Amino acid sequence: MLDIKFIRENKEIVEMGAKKKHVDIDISHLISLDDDRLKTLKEVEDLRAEVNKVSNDISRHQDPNLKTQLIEEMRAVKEDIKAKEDKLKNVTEEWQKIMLQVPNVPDMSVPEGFTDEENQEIKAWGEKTNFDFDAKDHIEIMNALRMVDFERGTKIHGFRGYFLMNDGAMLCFAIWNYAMEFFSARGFSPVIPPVIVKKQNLYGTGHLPGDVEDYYMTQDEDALAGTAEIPLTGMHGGEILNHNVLPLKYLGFSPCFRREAGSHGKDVKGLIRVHEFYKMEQVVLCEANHETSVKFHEEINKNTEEFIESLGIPYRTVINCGGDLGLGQVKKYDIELWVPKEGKYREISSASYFHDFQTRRFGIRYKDAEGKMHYAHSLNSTAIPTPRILVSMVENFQQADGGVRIPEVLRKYMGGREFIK
RNA sequence: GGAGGCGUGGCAGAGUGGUCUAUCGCACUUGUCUUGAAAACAAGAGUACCGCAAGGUACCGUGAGUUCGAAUCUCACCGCCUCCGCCA
Repeated sequence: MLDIKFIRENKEIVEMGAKKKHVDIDISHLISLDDDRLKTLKEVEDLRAEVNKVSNDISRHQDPNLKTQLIEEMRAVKEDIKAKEDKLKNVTEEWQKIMLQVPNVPDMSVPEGFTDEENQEIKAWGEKTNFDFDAKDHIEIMNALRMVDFERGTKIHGFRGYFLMNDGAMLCFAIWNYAMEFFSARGFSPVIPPVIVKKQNLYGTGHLPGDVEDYYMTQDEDALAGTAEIPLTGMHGGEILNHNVLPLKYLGFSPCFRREAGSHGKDVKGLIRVHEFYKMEQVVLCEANHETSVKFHEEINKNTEEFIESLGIPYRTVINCGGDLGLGQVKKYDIELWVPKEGKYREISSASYFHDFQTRRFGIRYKDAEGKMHYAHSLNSTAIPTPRILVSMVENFQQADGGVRIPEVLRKYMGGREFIK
């Protein structure tokens, strides 16, 4: 959510931002609605002031005739207030609906573009893996090593179902343990959040009202979160923090549920696109300052880059174009890992910052050293998703004999082994 | 799931329809006094929105309602606590 004052004072900037994100929204209409809202608000408040004043007088007067007369007068004013309040309510509802749809303004450095095709590579690390044998894809490799069972997964869950088994399951535990150590060492507090969340939280992060189709809902109208970003950002909702607790850095670990509505034809096989997975997520709340946001944005993205480097998987980092940004995002980097059999990079991480877009919706504020109140800034970035990371891990590290070399840093969690065979 | 109780400002805790726009206390800020501190005394201090300002409006868990007037009455919901039941 943007500040309506900001929108009024920077109409062109907001309009250009929406255009860059390819979001169709009528800011002029919003502002004229706001004019109407303010005018009606003033009318209602003036009438209430009159009623309050006279009502106070009524209790003071002794003369019963005068009292009756004043009560009659106020009864008439009350009708007037009711009509104006109804109008105010309607205008405000319409106003709020549109306010929730106004996208945050992307940063100057965000490239133009409509889809992820137009994201721009800003960094590439590692040599794309070459094989002197017939390389297999992750499905073949993992099936042969009994690390995964898609057929039975489908029997239990349906489309996109999977069982991770044996070394497949163990590798996940290894990655989680290693990631926990890696990110804790960088000042992130581990958190296992609730994943069944009130819908309010999805409005807070900006996932709603847009992406209704992507969420599983319970019969109580709660949502299953698709990322720990949702409960972790909402965690301090409605709170006033002391500035000296900032920055708050959390490493969330949670299951993630995604309906993948509208992507039925995409990635129909394997572990790239599944309905449920696990993810470690970096979430940061920091002081309300653009430079600070940028600093942490670079930092959390670099954390994930260095994590991938420590595993030794070739990757590239892209800066996402305007059309590939979420409603609240100011700027986003994706990290994509090399998938040899597909001959392309696949996304495994997204790092974004939001300024106060999310914290304004959640009501996350802090008092600075002077006692002044501010909305905090929020950021988040994937730390590591499982099992998606396994796709590029087993494909890049596969051996001629069908085995898979275990990255050095994970071996101590895998019984000291060098290979999965 | 059943029964009962409770939600008031940073904390604690009064207030069951109007008696000045939430009492008193603790903590907080400033001042007086003091070499300094403590104590005492005095004053001040919440959040959001509207307004150039003066000022106004809203906020006693949330939302509706009754009333000229609601923290107070009515209804619904949410949360917490206690006991019982069930349960990893």
